[in-house]
Amino acid sequence: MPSSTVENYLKAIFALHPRQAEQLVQMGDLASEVGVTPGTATAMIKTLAGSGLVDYEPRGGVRLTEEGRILALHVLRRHRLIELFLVEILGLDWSHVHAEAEELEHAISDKVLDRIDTILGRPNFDPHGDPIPTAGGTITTLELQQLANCHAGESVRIRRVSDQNPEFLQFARRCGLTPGSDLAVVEADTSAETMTVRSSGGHEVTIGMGAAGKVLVEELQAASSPPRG
Amino acid sequence: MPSSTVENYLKAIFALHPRQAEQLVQMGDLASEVGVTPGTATAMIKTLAGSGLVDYEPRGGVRLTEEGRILALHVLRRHRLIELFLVEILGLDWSHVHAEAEELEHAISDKVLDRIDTILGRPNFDPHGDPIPTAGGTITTLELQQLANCHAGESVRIRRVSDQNPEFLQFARRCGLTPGSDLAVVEADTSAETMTVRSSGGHEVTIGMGAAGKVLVEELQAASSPPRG
DNA sequence: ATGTATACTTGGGCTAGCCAAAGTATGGCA
DNA sequence: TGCCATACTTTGGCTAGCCCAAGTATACAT
Repeated sequence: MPSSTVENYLKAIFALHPRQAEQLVQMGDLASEVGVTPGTATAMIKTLAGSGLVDYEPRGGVRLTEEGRILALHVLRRHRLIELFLVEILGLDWSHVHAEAEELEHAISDKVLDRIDTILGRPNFDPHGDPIPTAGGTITTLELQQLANCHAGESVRIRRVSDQNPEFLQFARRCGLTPGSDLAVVEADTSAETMTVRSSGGHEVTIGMGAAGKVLVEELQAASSPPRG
Repeated sequence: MPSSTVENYLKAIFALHPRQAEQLVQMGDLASEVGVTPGTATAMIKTLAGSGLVDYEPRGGVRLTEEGRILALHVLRRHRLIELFLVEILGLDWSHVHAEAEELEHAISDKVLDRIDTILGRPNFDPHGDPIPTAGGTITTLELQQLANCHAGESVRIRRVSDQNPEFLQFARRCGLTPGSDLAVVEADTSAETMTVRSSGGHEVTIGMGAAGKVLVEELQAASSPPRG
C-alpha cells in the first residue's frame, strides 16, 4: 500500500492537471503544491517513476501513468466522500472539513469508505461541489464558468466553490455563495474589480473579482437585458 | 503532537498495566505488544523518557508518567469511540472494528471525535464492553469476573468480551456471547476444561475454558442449587 | 561461589522523507 | 553568439523508526 506521502504527491500531480493528463507538471509547481523543496520533490518523483506511478522527464516535468492516475482518483474519492460525510452525517462546518479529510483520507479502509458511500446514497459531489470519483476511477467533469466572467443580468446556479481556505468558505457561506443556490448578477464592475449579485432571497452582496473567480456557476437563462455600463 | 508510533507505545504500556499504574512494564512484553524487537523498544522508550512521558529504569522496566497516562487514555478514548461509532452509525461488524479503529485513532481530530461522542450520546462503553475514558482522562473500571470462574447454576450478565481477534468475536456472536446478554451456567467441567451455558433464548452452547476466560460477567443472582458433579 | 539462561542494552546499519546549498541545463535576450 | 536568470538536479546531511547481532547485567540453580 502506498504511503500517505506517496498518495499526497499523486494527488498533487492530479490537482495541477486534472484535465489534460498528458501534460507535464513542472517540478517547482509540484514541490510547492506538496509543500516541500524542489530537491525533495525530484527525489520522490524518481522513486515514483521507479514504481511506475508517474512518467518523469528530467528538466521537463512529470505526469501520472494510468496506474498513478487511478490511485490519485482513489485518494480524491476518499477525500471527497469523507468531506461530505463530515458535513452531512457529523454536522461539521464545510469550512473545516478539508483539513480533517486531509488526514482521514490516508487512514480509512475501503470497507468503511463503502459504508459511508452507501449511507450518503452514493453521492456525486462533495460539499464544495467537487465531483466524487467512482470506485471504478471515473470522474465526471461539468463544464462550468467562473462567476467572475458573468455579466449583469445573468441568472446562474452555483455549482462549485473552488477554494479550501476556511476563511473564504466561511465568507462564502455568509454571502449565500454555496453550491446549489441561485444568483442574479446585478452588476459587474471591471474597473473596480467587483461584482454585485443578488441571491434568490433578495439579499445583495458585492464581492471582489478574485472571490468571484472561485465561484463556478452554470447559466440558468440568457441575459434578459444587455449589460450595463 | 505525538506521532502515531509514540501513541502506540503509550497505549501498549497502558494496556499491559491498566490498573497498577505504578508497576513497571518489562521491555520484552512492551516490545512484543508493540510488535518490534527489544532493541527498538529500548531506543524508543529512552526518547519517551526524555519527553517526560514515561519513567524508565534500565533493566527494570517502564511506567507511564501522569502526562503519559493522560495521553494514553486519550488514545484509548479515540479508539473506543471510533469502534462504537463504526458499529452503531456505520453498521460495521464488531469483529472488524478494532483493526479499523487502530488506524483511524491516529488521524481523527478532537473536533470530529467530539461530534461522534455527541451523536452516540456520550457513551461509556465500546462494542466489546470496554470502558471509554472521558475527555478529562478518567476511566471507570467495573469489578467483573471471568465466565470461566463461574459455577453451574449461576446467572450472569455479559459485560465485556476481552479479545480483539475477529475470528473469536465472530464465534462469540454466533454463540450469543455479546455484552448485555444474560446467561445461565449449566455446567462447568474443570477436567474437560469446558463450560456449558444457556442463553436467555434457551439456546445452549459449550465453550472451552480459554474462551470462557475472555468473557467477563457480572453475577445476576446467587446459585439456586449446588453445582453438579 | 560460580556458571548459565534469560532479558536487556548497545552499536552498526538500513529506509523513508526532509532541507540546504552547490552545481547544471535551458531558454530568452542582447 | 554568448550571457544570464531561472528552474531543476545533485550532494551531503539530518531525524524517526526499524532490525540484527554482539555485548552485558540479572537471577537462578548448582
